[in-house]
Amino acid sequence: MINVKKEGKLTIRDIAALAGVSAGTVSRTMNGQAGVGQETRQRIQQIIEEHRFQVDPTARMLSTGRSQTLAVVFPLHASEVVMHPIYPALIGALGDAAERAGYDILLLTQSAEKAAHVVDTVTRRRVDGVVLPAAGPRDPLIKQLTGIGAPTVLIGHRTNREGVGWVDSDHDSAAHDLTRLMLDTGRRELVLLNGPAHVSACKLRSAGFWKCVQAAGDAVTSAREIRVPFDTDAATAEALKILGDPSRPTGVVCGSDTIAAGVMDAAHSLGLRVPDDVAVTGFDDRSFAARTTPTLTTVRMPLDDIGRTAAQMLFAMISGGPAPRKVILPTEIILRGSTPARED
Amino acid sequence: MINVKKEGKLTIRDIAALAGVSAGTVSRTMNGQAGVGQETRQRIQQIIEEHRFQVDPTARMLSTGRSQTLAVVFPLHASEVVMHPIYPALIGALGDAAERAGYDILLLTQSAEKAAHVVDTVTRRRVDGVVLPAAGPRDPLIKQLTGIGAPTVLIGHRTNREGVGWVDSDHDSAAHDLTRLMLDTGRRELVLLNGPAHVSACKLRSAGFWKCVQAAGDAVTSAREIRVPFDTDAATAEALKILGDPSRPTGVVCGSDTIAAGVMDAAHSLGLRVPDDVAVTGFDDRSFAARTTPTLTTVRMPLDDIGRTAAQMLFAMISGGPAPRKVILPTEIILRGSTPARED
DNA sequence: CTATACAACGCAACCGGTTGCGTAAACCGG
DNA sequence: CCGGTTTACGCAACCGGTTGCGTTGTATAG
Repeated sequence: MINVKKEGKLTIRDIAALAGVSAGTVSRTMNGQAGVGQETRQRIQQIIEEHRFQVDPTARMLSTGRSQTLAVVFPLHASEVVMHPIYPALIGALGDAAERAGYDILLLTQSAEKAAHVVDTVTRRRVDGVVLPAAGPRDPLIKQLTGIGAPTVLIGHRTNREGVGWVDSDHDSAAHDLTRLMLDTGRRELVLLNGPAHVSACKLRSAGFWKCVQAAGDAVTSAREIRVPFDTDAATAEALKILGDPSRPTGVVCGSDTIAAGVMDAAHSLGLRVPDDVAVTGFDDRSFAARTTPTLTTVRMPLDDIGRTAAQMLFAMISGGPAPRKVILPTEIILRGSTPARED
Repeated sequence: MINVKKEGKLTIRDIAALAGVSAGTVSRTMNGQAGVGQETRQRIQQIIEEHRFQVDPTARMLSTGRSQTLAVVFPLHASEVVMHPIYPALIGALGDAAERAGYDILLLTQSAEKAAHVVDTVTRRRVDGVVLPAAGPRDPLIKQLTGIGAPTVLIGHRTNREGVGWVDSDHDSAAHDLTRLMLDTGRRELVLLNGPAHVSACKLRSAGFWKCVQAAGDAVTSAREIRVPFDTDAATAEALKILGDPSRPTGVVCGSDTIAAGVMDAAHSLGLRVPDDVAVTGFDDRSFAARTTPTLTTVRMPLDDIGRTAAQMLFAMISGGPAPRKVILPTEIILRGSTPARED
């Protein structure tokens, strides 16, 4: 019969015994606390190293109350939000940063509008910090989380609420630069076909667009902004009206790739050429942006940076240290076929 | 209302005191164990209900060794795998199912090829079960996880390895049905432009394709299979050769939407009409599939079902109960413009 | 050469449930 | 009415670290 040796996990007391000290001393050593002699400390660390000893996070959690865990909340309702393909990259970067810092990340699903389960789990699991990658700035969950003292950071939304940090892309500058691109390539009749007004990113994009238009002065003949849902069909319908008009724009800056796709559909069905008759830009660099006809000039979000920054912000908040609580990260314009080449 | 001593969390001993019993009895009551009188049990449950008492999972974990936690592993290398947009939906369904069963899910990122950190975290955190949504059937991580006795299920890959379950889509039938669709709409010269041979899904799709061709007998004039990477440009190059030949196929079944996109590009540049001159189908129903010209007929995976099934399979494995360990779920064909309408 | 201050470390009581074991009371057939 | 079970429950020892406090031993001041 095969002798199955129960490899008993070593406990802190085993290490203590090997080192000829008490468990408390080992604990202090591992946590870098004072009260341990120099050579004793070295001997203990040596033994820990040799035996590959690792603290049991559960036991530690029970006595300290800290879990070395971050949570990220997935809203299951609003599936159109979650299905947005930015999430895998975002979460990957977040997880990577967390791992490096010795944290694990808990994936919470927020079903329906119920924040209760999330708050509940955060307290029960003693989660150290929470990332909300898909919550609006007015989401009641935020209040509840700060209410229980959980460090919280929003992604993609900005807020002035006390005690909550956020990291967002620079929508403002991105929209500004796209508009500038239109002007630089000779487009003087502009339309911003933006997403819904209640989406904060859209407000910022609006601001960037108008800032550029104002600064351009006579270089722009006409400019206006229209709101549509983030829906290709709705965008097509609206674009048919806009582009069917004799005073049609020669450049359309869109609030998302899905809207831009709708505009290009409309242009095609009206017999207009893109970008010759009308230039089009999107937002997000969705996968289909490289596959439209023509390919779509758009804006790519710095997802890796966002994830990493969110994690670091949380660590700072947890340790109470000073650190920026509001971060805006630069975006990248992806030049493709839906805009004319810039004249250099 | 009864005055609770320390404002804050009640412990099991507080409940015991209120009920006039010992902590052990409360514990037995909560876990449905025998050894508690009928009326005592009711009284205790009543009090638990009243005070909204909830067990501390950390403490329970420490003494039982079980964590009520599932882990899902994200490989960070092979970003093209993780970036595949099926993940958000998959993970959403998984999380939802886990939540309903009172489990939480831990998100592990597997950096580089290092399985060590994953195994490490699984043991340290006492994870009850692991989902591998992006691991090949030969991934060494599988061996290591089963080695430490962690219930493991694969998603999207099949294996005969002892002690590991899997759930996959019915690629075989899907490919068969697409091929059947080609034949039913009068396409007799077929090509399967499949993905790499080492991808198990591609093997299954190959099998389905050939099964249909064999069964069709004289209904098919020619049929062949070609392998390309999951890359639109590579697919375009290959498709230019295939479609440029005088004996070009009238139907091309593709191993992915990205490949199909490449084929349609090639067709357009050769002046061939889709689907009139050549019908094309994809796989996955990526977001851009609804936005190609023409829109792409493709196959949608049952992501919700897959997630839910994986969770349930893990629960069964954890409790040691009997349950199917190998599940194949049916897919759905999304009919769009790249194939002719079926003659009914 | 004492008195005082510290540094180094052991002890034991936590953290909040779980569980084996012991015991008193209730129940049973004879 | 009695011995033998069964049932209901309390007790206390865990699970594996952490930490306040008390006790040494030694360095420094007076």
